[in-house]
Formats: sequence, C-alpha cells, structure tokens
Amino acid sequence: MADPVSLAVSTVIFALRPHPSTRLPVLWVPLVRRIRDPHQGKWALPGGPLGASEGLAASAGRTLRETTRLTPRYLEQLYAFGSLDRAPSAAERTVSVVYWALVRSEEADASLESVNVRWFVADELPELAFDHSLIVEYALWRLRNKVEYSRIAAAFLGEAFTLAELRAVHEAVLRRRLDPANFRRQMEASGRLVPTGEYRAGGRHRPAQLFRHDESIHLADNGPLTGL
Amino acid sequence: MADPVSLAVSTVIFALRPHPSTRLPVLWVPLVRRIRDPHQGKWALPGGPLGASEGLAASAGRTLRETTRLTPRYLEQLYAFGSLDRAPSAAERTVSVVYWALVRSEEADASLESVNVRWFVADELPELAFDHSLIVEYALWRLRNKVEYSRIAAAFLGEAFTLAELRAVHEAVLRRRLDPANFRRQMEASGRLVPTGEYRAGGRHRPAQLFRHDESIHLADNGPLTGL
DNA sequence: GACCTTATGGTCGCGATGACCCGAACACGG
DNA sequence: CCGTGTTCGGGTCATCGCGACCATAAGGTC
Repeated sequence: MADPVSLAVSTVIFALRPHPSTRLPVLWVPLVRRIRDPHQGKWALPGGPLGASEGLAASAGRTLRETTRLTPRYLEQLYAFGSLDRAPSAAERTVSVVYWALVRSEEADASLESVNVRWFVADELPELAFDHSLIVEYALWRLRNKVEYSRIAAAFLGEAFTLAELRAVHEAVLRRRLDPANFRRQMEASGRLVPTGEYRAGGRHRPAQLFRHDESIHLADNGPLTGL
Repeated sequence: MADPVSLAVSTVIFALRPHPSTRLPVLWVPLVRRIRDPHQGKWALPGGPLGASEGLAASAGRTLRETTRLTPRYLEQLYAFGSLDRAPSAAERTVSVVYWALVRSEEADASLESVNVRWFVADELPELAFDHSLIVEYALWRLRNKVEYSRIAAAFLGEAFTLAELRAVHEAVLRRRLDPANFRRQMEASGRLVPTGEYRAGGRHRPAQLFRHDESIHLADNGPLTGL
C-alpha cells in the first residue's frame, strides 16, 4: 500500500536589501508563484517533494539553489507542518518540513527573478498559499530571536567587516536602532569577534577597524544537533 | 508512483520519579523494545507511522497513550530527522517527526510496564536503536533549556503546589540545587504564580503557602506557533 | 519547652545593559 | 590649509537581575 501522506521540503530564504521606499536595509524573501491548483496564482515558499536519496537539509539547499542560484550561508530546520487542514480537503495530504536560510545581500542582488520567482519585503507580504504566511511569520520570529544570542548575523556579511556594518545587520533584522558604543562592547564581550588590525577608510569620518568572526565557533548553538 | 519515503512520528516522554539508588527525583523515559529487524531487541522511542487522517501532534499523543495509558500535560514538536544514514541501508527510508512530552509523576507510577515497555532513567539509557540516543539527548537539552525561561515545570505538578515542590521539579530537571529564597523571588517576579492563600502543613517545619499557575499564560511561548 | 527543619524575607556584590558624553581621526568645502 | 561634519572608539553612570548569604518565622518532634 502506498503511503497516503506525501512529504515536501520548503525553505524560507532571507536576504538583506534596501527597502524600495525608505532605502534602509530590510529582510527580503523570494517566493514562487503557484502555476496550478490548489491556490493557483498565489505566491508560495520555494520547495518540493523530498527526493528519495537526499537528506532533508540537502533538499532545502537544492530548492534554494534552484530558485535563487545562491548558496545558503546558514541553514536551519524550522518546523514540520502537518495539520489536516493546511490544504484544501480536495488536495493531497502533505507534511512539509520547512527550513530557513540566510544568503548574502550582494549575491541576492545578482540573483535572477522571473515572472514566477520574485523577491518580497518580508514584513509586507501578500497573502500566501496554504499556511505559508504563518510559516514566514514563525521564521521571522526565530530569526529575530536568534540574532540576539548567536552570531548568525555574520551570515549576511563577508569575511571582514566593520562594527558599523555588523550593527546595521542587527538593526535591519530587529527593526530598531542600537547604540553604537553599547553594541561594540556587547560584541567584544561575546568573544566571537577577532580584530584584523586593518582599517577601512573612505567615509567622511574616522576609519573603522575591520573584524572577522572566530570560525571555531558555530554560527548558532543548537545543542546536540549543532554538528548536523 | 508510491512515495519512496515513509513518515513516522515518535515521542520522547518525560516523567519525574525517584532514582533507584539515590531516591532523589530524576527524569525517566519510557522505551519500547523492538521486536523485529532492524535493531531487533534494542530499545527505541515509542512511535509509529503517521495515520492518514491524524495530525502530527495527534499521532504523538496517540502513541503516548498507547504505550503509557497517560495523557500528556505538555506536548511540543522537537525536530524532524531525515538523514539518509539513520537506519541500516537495507531498511526503508524513513523520516521521523519527533515530539517530546511531559506527564505527571504520580500517573507515571501507575502506568503499565511490560516485557516490551519499560521506563528508564533518562540520563542512564542503554544504547538505543537508530539515532534515538541522539534524539533523547536533544530532547533533554531542549527540556533543560526551556524549564529556565518558561513555566513548563508546572506540567509535572498538580493544580496547587508549594514553592518547594516547584523548586524540586526544577532541581530534578536541571540536576542542580537552587537557593530557596532566590527561587521564590524569581517565580514571584515572573508573574506566573497566583497565591491561593491556603497553606500546606504536615512537615516538621513551618507550613508553606500553596500556589497555582496563571492559566491565562501558556506553558511556553513559541511565538506565532503558540496556539497550535 | 528545647530544638530541628523548612518557609520567607532582607542585604550585598557583581555583571550585564542602556542612556549618555567626549575626544579622535578622517573627508570635504571653502 | 583650516573649519566643520561625520563616525569611531572609549568612558561614565544608574539600573536591574541574580547568586551568595544572613535572619527571623513557625511549624513538628521529643
């Protein structure tokens, strides 16, 4: 007897880009337009059925690459959604294992859009297909929580960065201004930053020192699952 | 074409009972002996395939009832495990959505054991089937984290309880003595406790006031998913 | 009634945090 | 080439939460 429940993997992909009106950096999410029922025409999270010979995270990474041509800088499982009422009753019963990912802003600019793939401001989404609106809301909640006690913000930046750049990431994610002096002290106290000794000049102000992250520390501590 | 990946739901069930040697309360977990290959004879988490017309949480609650005859006081999704190598290659590819649950200690004593169902001290488990050892380790990590910032400890207690009883739950979960005065202040500051005005006498000491929990506050704040 | 045990309340020092201040060092404009 | 505006980077200070510790309250036991 065939398994009556099908299994899919979807991914909430976050990138930082300027808001179209305010020009301030905000979170963006790529969505895919559904080309068939149910919910034809609505926007949905990228994803698809789990391949027979790929792991869950591998499947998330694959659909991420297929829709954005990007490589995730951070990838974490979000939740498994399997209520009976998450799709119209006529549709097939599907359990979705959802991941969330962070990609680099500069790379996101270069990524392709099309009629059926488009980036949206994460906090200004249209109504999505299925329960995907709730899923994105939950992913945003997780990201905003996690940025405060881990170093995942590094995933949005390159190898070396100034404290102002790192602070801009935190401010964009948390939608709140942070005091530069206090932010510096917090980062230095965390022990996750390594000063490079180099400085970045160019602005009409004093040059800022460049830092990099201590690579021996994981982006996030997920306890016994950290290695996976 | 039949879905090549099968979907199962397992549950890590925690109860508090005295340790066989020390008599101090510790966490216990019920396990089921596997009666067929792979891993025949080894102990494993209770669970089974997801029914076609039940939600994920409902499936977890059902197997919990089937193995322990108990009703969960708290139930939360832990993680979805789907690596390719989690079962011997000869076996069927299975993705497991794992939940963790808390049940009341007194009820746990009354629950049935059998040759194939047995309770174990959570920190002294034998080697389990599949990746279930890792799963229990992760569930313990989640529980120990969550008990510090939520009121899930209440799930182990009855309607009314003294601060000493609540503290004993925290101490058993965290495996660490807590200062009675500081614990009291922390609980009172959290605003989750409601004094009943009644007192429990009987010990060879001053009677302790009984408290109950503010039912309007969820056992744990899981953000947008709290209601589910 | 002496004494033991736990309940409950208070103090104190420390570390983290947030609000705020200020000199340092660059770019730019005149 | 100097004034001005900017951010950098270092400092102060009040507050808060927490753990360590002390003290008194009020039962039980003998």
